[in-house]
Amino acid sequence: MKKLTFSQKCYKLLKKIPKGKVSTYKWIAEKLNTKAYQAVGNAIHKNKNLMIIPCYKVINNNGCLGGYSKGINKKIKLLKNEGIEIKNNKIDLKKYEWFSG
DNA sequence: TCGAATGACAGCG
DNA sequence: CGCTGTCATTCGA
Repeated sequence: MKKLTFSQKCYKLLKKIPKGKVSTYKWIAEKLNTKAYQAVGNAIHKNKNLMIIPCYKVINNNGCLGGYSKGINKKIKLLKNEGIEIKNNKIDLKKYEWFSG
């Protein structure tokens, strides 16, 4: 097991998100066995892997989109492109949240 | 509604 | 080289 940093682990997990599904910061942080929810956002924010990591699939626990380096508008577009319907800048977690630990 | 907590990175001295 | 502030959040009182 290589010693990956928090960010690295974060990216790996994000890449595991299937198409048409989304994930929350909380979900990721818990999977990483940590409580640094912000660290997840931080790792993605600084994102050096924005091109290989679907950060647009990561949203708040409230179903809010949260944010996106390239712009929240872009995020919405990408999500809709996957078949995810967005209402009032929010996502139906009940329908799209990824449950596959 | 507000503050604390948690992890990595950038900037400053 | 070491410390502080920041970041797209979340939980508890």
